[in-house]
Amino acid sequence: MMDREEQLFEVFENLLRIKNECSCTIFSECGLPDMTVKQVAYLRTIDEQEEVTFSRLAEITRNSKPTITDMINKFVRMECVYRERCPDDGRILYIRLTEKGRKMAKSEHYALRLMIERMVNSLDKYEMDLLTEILQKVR
Amino acid sequence: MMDREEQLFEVFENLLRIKNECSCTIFSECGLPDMTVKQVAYLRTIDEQEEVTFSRLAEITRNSKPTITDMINKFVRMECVYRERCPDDGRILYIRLTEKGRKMAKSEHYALRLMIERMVNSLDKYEMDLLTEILQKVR
DNA sequence: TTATGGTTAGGTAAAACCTAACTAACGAAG
DNA sequence: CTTCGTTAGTTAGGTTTTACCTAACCATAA
Repeated sequence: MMDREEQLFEVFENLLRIKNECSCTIFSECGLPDMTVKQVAYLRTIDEQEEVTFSRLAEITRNSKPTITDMINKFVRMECVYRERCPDDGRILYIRLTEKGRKMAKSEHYALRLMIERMVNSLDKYEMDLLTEILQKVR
Repeated sequence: MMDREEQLFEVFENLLRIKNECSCTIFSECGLPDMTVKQVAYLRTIDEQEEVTFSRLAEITRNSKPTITDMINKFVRMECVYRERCPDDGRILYIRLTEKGRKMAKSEHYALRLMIERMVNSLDKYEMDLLTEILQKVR
């Protein structure tokens, strides 16, 4: 008879598998199956900032400005970002995410959402509430 | 009032955060914080095979033999693997994981275990069983 | 004129892969 | 036992991409 902890492990292993599958699906749908972890992190940073400029991103990520230029050029080629000039100061360019870029930036978020949806489709209201209540105790 | 699905999302987001923290801890403990996703996948493949040779690994991963040689040389430098000559056929070398290599190979597994342990420490038996029962329904 | 924002030029190191050629070991045949 | 063909793994030399750098430059602003 499998013990308690082992059973817990298995059900969570399954959940993680589901979530990872959802992640891969999102990457594939965007046509970017091989995007690196670092690249996704950069997109996420861009997404999280209100109006991010090259200098600001360089500052946040502790990289040089040419590094940011180079990386944004790559993202432009991937159709994940575009440049938008500031109307008030012609020197300034804002880095904007495209729809695809936003999707990639939030891929982990969306994957988790898809997983939750899978869950919602398998459980009734009572079970979901119980789940939430129990898991809220985990720190 | 936050709706049901949103609450579910939040508790799982927290769990994922915990699991990722555990993952990072394992990488750091091994002194390999920057190991790439591909490298970990290679170690995992080596771990999953019974007795893996260079040719076999090349076959499984659909790479050339010199690619495998090069990669194993890197892992040797990281102290994750070592070579062991076959006693019956002097041409054959088995690729063996060190303790560190095994730890890196199973890092996802261990991270999940650490997360489950965190859970076990926060919940009683009844709650754990309930959790297992509910989550077993998710496909 | 000086300062700021971003780009270009030229560079490094590492990862991830390749083909061609080679060495060592093995097994089969004579 | 020797020879030959085959197999296992290595070395040499190469490519492309990622991820970063400094120095110099151009455009814009104050």
